[in-house]
Amino acid sequence: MISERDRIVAAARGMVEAGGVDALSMRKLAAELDVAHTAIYWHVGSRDELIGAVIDAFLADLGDITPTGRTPRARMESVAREIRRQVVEHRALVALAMEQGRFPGMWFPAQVALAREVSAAGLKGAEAARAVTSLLYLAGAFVMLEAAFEEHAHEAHATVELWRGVEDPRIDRGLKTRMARGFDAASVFEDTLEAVLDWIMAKSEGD
Amino acid sequence: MISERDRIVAAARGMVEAGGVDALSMRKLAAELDVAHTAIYWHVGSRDELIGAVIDAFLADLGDITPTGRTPRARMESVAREIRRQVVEHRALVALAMEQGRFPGMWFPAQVALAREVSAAGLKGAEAARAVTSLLYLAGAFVMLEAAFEEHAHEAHATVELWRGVEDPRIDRGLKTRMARGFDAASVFEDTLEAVLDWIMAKSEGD
DNA sequence: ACCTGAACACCGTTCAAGT
DNA sequence: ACCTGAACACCGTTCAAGT
Repeated sequence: MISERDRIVAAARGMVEAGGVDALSMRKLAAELDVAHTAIYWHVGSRDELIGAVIDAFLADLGDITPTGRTPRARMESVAREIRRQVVEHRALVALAMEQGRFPGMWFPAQVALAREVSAAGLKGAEAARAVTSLLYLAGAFVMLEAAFEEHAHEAHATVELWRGVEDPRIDRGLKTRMARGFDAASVFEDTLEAVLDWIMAKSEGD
Repeated sequence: MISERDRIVAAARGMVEAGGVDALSMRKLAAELDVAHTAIYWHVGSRDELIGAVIDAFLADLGDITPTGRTPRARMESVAREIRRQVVEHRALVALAMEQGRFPGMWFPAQVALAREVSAAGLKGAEAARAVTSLLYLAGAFVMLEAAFEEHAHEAHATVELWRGVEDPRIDRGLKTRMARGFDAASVFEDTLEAVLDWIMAKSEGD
């Protein structure tokens, strides 16, 4: 049975997904649901509570992370990619959850999934914990940065423009022309992920 | 000569630094400056324009990045650390600049500084560009994630709580107890930075 | 139990009127 | 050239009054 509260939360979530939290107005929400704007308060208490409920619904929907691949390295990689994929798909909601400090619900399942694969790779104790947190931060952090980039893709070309004007003998010319061509976030993620996985595997072999 | 406009921008910047953009209200700002709230519009046009001016002032204040250390690796490391330091010191303003898509002003000087050191390390062309962007993303992304964490430090303990309840034979026990103790962002940054630098140096030696 | 309408305290912005 | 005050269209929230 879907309650009126559920309908309100679903509509609010739609507004957040479409335009970020700032687009969530109690009055517009009420208009969309064809009720007086004050009616909403009977169901959700306040705008902050409503935002909390939207995040709850989102976190509940977040699927489990199931690693794929045969080697521990491939499986760690798949978990990191899966985290990234989930987060990319729900940028607005993830940004909101982060803003609101909802880290446990957001990241704990991913942490556990990573912990299993890192254990399988043979890492233990503090070293294993550092591997887990590095991978977690990597996936989470890159996505937040990317979200900011994508929302302002039109301004990326300004950086490219600036690079065109650089004349510095200490900078490799090939590097300069590359920077002046721009780059895509996904491949930067892949590179950094490879680097961190190399580092982790080196540790696991060192034991 | 400091104009009335400068005074307004400075006061607005103070409000943003203290409480984020949401804390910047034209009416409160006017009250602080002891003028009618409508007077501000003569000098800055609109709230959005004012926010733009606040970011401009911040970016102009951002110091140059001067690498330290003798080996290329140490110098790249120092640049990454310096980016992080600058950003950590001005979390609210950096977050605002990112939100507004002001990437060029925010990151271009850092990119150039990194490009010099990566060139000095012997990397060239596309490979060098990937090294620069990895380091840049790393510093920028981690800081944004950290900013979110720090603002909600009280809730970090909830994750720690969750770890305590985990009973999974596939997860190393030492890893589990480590995760249940929490971790600090700075050392995660250091770890990941080492990993990326290892990866870069391996490439530079491969040539 | 659920909804409405009036009311209050906030916003950003415009504009005629003052000096 | 610079400031004020009234006015408008938006907010979130409370609460008495209705069914």
